[in-house]
Parts: sequence; structure tokens; C-alpha cells
Amino acid sequence: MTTDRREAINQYIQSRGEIRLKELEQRYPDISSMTLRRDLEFLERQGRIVRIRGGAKSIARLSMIKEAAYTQRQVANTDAKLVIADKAIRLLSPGRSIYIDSGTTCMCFAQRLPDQNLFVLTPAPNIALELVKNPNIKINLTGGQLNRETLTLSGFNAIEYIKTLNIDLAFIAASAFSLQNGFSCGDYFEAELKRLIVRKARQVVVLMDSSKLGSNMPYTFALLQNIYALVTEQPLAEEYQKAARQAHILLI
Amino acid sequence: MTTDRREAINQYIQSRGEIRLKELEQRYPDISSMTLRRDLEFLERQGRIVRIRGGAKSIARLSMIKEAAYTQRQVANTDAKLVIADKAIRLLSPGRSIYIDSGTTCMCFAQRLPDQNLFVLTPAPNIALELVKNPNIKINLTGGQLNRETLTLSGFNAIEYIKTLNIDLAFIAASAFSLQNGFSCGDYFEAELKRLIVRKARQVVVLMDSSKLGSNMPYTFALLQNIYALVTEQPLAEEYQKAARQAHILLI
DNA sequence: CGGATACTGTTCAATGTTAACAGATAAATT
DNA sequence: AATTTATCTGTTAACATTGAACAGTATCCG
Repeated sequence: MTTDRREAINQYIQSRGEIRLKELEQRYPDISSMTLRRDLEFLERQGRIVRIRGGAKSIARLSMIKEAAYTQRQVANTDAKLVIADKAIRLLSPGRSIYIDSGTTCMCFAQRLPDQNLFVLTPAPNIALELVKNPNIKINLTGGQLNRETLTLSGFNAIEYIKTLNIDLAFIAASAFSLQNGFSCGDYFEAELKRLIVRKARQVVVLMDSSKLGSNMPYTFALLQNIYALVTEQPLAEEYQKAARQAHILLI
Repeated sequence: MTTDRREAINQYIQSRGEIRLKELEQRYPDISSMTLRRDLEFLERQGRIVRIRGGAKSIARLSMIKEAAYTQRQVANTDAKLVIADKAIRLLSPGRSIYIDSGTTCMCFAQRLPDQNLFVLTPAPNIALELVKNPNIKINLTGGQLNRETLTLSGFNAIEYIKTLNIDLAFIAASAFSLQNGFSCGDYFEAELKRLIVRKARQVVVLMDSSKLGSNMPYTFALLQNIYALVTEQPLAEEYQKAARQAHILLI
């Protein structure tokens, strides 16, 4: 009862990043604000949120903001990313060996990952740390040199490591997509990594918010027909749907 | 002027983890509390702190607490760790290739690292992320499987990667030391990694708070004579000093 | 030099927070 | 089932912190 409410409140804060006490009062009209306050106090002691004046913030989200401050990346479009993440989660089943790419979309995905028996490989140290809270997930990092703009590991070591592992399902983020040039990104070394993953993984799922459709970045790492599914936050325009049908791609 | 004060305030918060406005008012008696409040607001916008009722907290420290919550490690003895970190920093010079071990002591060390031209190799993803804010440091992670108790990467891949790199100076944390058994730790794979580092690095510096003297853990990774310097927060007892002199070890 | 910009200090109302107590509910023990 | 115990909840009132507004000061730049 109590535990449920607290868990729900935590969930809500984690997904939104922040909450005002006023909001909580509206969501729980029968619960006194003092109790809600005490719930926040409880969650703070668990180390999951910090209370601020008038509400509370998710610590996980704060870490992202800190990273964003150094990596000149913005924490934008969170709603779309959450929708994408939740859709992608449904493709999972326990016992799989999966790859999770770097980037904020994949970070949301990682945050929503259920605590089930999984083997995860990722080139993103922040994602690896996020997964620490799920004791049933075996976490592996590729190693290599850290790109401070994208928080991605890449280089010789990363490549070599991936070659030795088997991946069932790879969740990859794309910075751009066009029908002519397929999925592309802006960093040579990351593209190299992604290409290898696309070759090695049994099934490839691309996560991408629809604002990136119809654009190009320098390095293509996959064509439409190379992947298994494309996850976006809203239905695609007809031309893309048609192309997807022809290539036998799942649109989610 | 203003910038200096803000920088100093930030430093203070980062090292203590948290501050009350009252404290700030005492430390800056000539500055109005409104201005101090605005300084905090400024730092918050930079993404370095969060303001809480009555003060502010370091976001970096909060992330550590979150990690600690999952890794059943306590964030204790911070003062000793800071002293050790600052002493160890003095052994550094620009342009070096260094190894930084995992653990909270090394995390403090990483936080205090100046932004100079350095090559850093570490098996700790949280330390790697901490270093992102220093643009002149080249960050490399070993890769491998993540131990969620210690937040350390280890395994075949880590070993192989280290073999290919050259390290000038290795900063290693030890969980225990005794004259009979030398430096030891509690995890087999980590000991394996540390042993390799001790063999490969030109100079090895061990960071250890003095509470760990005279104790043993299962896996020894180095003897006194294998290292270059031992950094502790306070002078050691005579018997250790003598042993150190005999082995020609620097005590710092 | 003048004007723009960024920084500072004071006051006070608005807002959010805690402490303390008492009642309600659930859990454990007999 | 009854009783004790611990945990959770709601109310109130005193309290502390905050931010807005305004005015003054320093700094920069053409």
C-alpha cells in the first residue's frame, strides 16, 4: 500500500526527472501533503532523489544533466525518448544477450530495462552505471578511448572485444536517416563500431525519434534492409512506411 | 573577483559534498546572503550543484551516493581520502601516462586531478565519467565485465588491453596491508588486474588510509618492495616506517 | 566620457518546511 | 481473537528560507 505509492512516486520522478509537491498533491488528492512529503523524505534516504524546495529531483537525471553540461548535449525531447524506450522494451525477453548503444535515447531505454536475466554489452559507461541497480543484468563495457562529446568508448580495443562476443539483439541509436543513405551518424569511430554490431548481431533494432528522418550525417552504418525493426515515437510518413514494407522491416 | 568567489564556493561544495547557506555566510562575512544565494543559483545553472532548502549539494557527490546505495559501499572517511588524494596529486606531472584504480579513494583523486595533458587508463567507469570535465585528459577504459560491488571492470578483455599500453605512473588503492602479506584485496579478478599493473607500470603509488594497516585480504597483489610510494593520510607507526626505509619506499 | 551590462545589498511578503501531537492502520505476539 | 507494538497518517501552528523588486555600485567597451 504505502510501498506501492512510494514506488509509483519514484517511478514518476525518475521518468520526469523532477516533480513539484503541488503536482503530487493533485495526483493523490486523498493523501495529505505531509504524507507525500514524508514519502519524498523516504526516497531521499534511499539515495534515489534529492529534495529541493517545492519538490524533488531524480538523482539519475541530475547526473545526466551534469554530463550534458560537459558534453554540450541537450537533454531534450524526453517525452519522445521515453515513448521509444518503452516500445523497444517489449522486444526483449529474458536470457538474451543484447547490445545497448550510447546516447540519451539509449540511456532512457536502459533506465526502463526490467531487472531480468540479461547479458548487456555497451560502449557507454554512463549506461553501464545506470544498469548497476539491476542485479540480474550482467554488464559488459567495450573498453577503449572515451569520446567526451558522446560518452562513447571506441577504438581498437572496443572492436576486438565485440568480435569475441555473440549478440542476439542490438539496440542502436541513429543520428539521421534518409532513404538514399540509410542510417548515419557523425563520428567515424562510432560508425565503425555500429557497422560491426550490425554485422554481428542476430537482430538489429534502431531507436530514433522522428525528427531525424530525412536527414543525413557523414557516416552511414546501416541501410534499411540491414535492420530488423525501427522504433519511433509516432507513425512514419507514407513514403517511409512503404520503404519499410519493401525491406520487410518492423515499424514500431 | 566574482568568478573567483564562485569558483571557490564550488570547490568547497565539491570537496565537502554539501553546504549550508549559514556556513557560506560565515565564510564570507562581507558578502550579503543574497549574493551568496545568487552564486549558488549560478552554479546550479552550470549543472555542478543542486540547490536544496538551506543550501546546496554537489551533483558529483550525489552520483557517488547513488552508486553507494547499490554497491553497499559506504561513503566514509571522506576527510582522510581527500588528504590522500591531494598528496598523491603532487606526484604528477603533465604529459604522463597514468593508471587510476577503482574505489572511492581513487575517485577522490580523480576529482582533484588538474586539467592538464594526461593519458589516463582506468577500470572504473565512474572515474572515467568524472574525468570528462577535464578536456585535456585522454580517458581510456579497460573494458570487461562490471563488478557491481566495486564498480570495476575486469576479465580477459581488460587484461589484454592493459598489455598493449604503457603506463608511467599507476595509482592503486589497497583494501589491506600487512608486513607479512603485503598489499591485498578481496576480489580475485581485481587482484589479477592489479598484479599486471604492478608489473607493467614504471612506478606504482599505493593510496590507502591508515585504518587498513595491519589487516589482510585474500589476494595479495604487491609487496612493499614492488612499489614506489605509499600515500596515507597520517604518518605511519615506527615499524612500518622502518620497513619502508629498508625497501626504499617513499612514504607520503 | 557615456551608456550598457553585470554584480551587489536591503527589505519584506510569499512560500515551503518542520516539529509535535493524536488518531488510524497494520504487524507481531500471546 | 485480543493485546501490544510499530508504522503510517493527518492537523495545526511556529518557523525558516526564498525570490521579487528596487536602487545602488562596479566594470567593460566603443
